[in-house]
Amino acid sequence: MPELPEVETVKRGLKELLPGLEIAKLDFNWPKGFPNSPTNVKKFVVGSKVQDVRRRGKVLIIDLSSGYSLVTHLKMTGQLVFVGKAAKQVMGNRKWVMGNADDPLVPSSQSPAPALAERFGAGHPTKSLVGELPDKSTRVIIGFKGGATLFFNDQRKFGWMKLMPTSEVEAMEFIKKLGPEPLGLDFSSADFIARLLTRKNSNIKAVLLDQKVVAGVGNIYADESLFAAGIHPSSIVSAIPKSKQGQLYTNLKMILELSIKKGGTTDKNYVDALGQRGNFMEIVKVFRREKQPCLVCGCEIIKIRVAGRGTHVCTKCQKLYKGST
DNA sequence: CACTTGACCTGTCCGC
DNA sequence: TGCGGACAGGTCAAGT
Repeated sequence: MPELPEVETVKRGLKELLPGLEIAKLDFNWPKGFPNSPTNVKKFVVGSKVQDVRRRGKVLIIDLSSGYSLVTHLKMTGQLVFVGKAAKQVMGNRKWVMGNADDPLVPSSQSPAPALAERFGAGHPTKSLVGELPDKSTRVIIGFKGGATLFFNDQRKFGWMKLMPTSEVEAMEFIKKLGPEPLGLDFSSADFIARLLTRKNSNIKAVLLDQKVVAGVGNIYADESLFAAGIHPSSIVSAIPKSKQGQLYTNLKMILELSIKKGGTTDKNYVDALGQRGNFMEIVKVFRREKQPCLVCGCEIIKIRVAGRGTHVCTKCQKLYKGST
């Protein structure tokens, strides 16, 4: 489920690979793939060069020399995978962060983290998730001069890719209403708390998932940051002490940054720009760990439903704030 | 108006 | 073995 760290990881990969490449070919057999686009999509894509790759919230933006941009949301199962000679070179330079030596929430004596199969059972994918492309989930194919190719795959067809003038991207309805970037340098604890309080009667998990409050947080990082801050996801915002809200701000940022270092979280589908898995799943504390012991207190992690989402919680480590303070 | 829930979509898993 | 149904979750529309 691509959230901020996953989209950021894809962005960093594509930013190493795409700028300067000229688009020679564009194929898509998926009308939904280009809603609200100029009729003649290819006219503004084929023949132009990639100038930049950016991210805003969970949205990835590829700027072209034609003055147009490809704006993509991966939603649940979307992938942007680059195949070409440059991929091997970039992969060779890459040093993945493994183990949990830099994870402040797990004692270093526990390093390295247990293998995925050990923690999540034999059914968990351990091999590369991308085979020969295109496959049946491929929606858009962008061919570059020189032979490299970018594939937009989306098994569940929730994602989208739009073409629009670069100058109009920021004004786009979807982007305009996004809250601030949680890792932005000017995003303060006071900002965060003020924005939480715009939904003071909601449960904290629903508010973290609200893209208007903070951009980029999804189910994984909502659960993980609430665990780290010791707040039960069903807690009502107005009942959570200020100091705890401040702790959530700190933990949320820390976890997002750590996950980016790990290349994001691969639970089922997510892969980076080179088709590789992310490693954050190895160090999650609660997400998908229902019925397993809490790594801090040993109690069983339970799975409940909060804000209509599967929610993982340690009821001993995470306090439920319901009354008014 | 504030907030919650259901629909969208398909692959996977579970129970019968 | 096969099949039906529940489930996964980001976002928006519809509902309370």
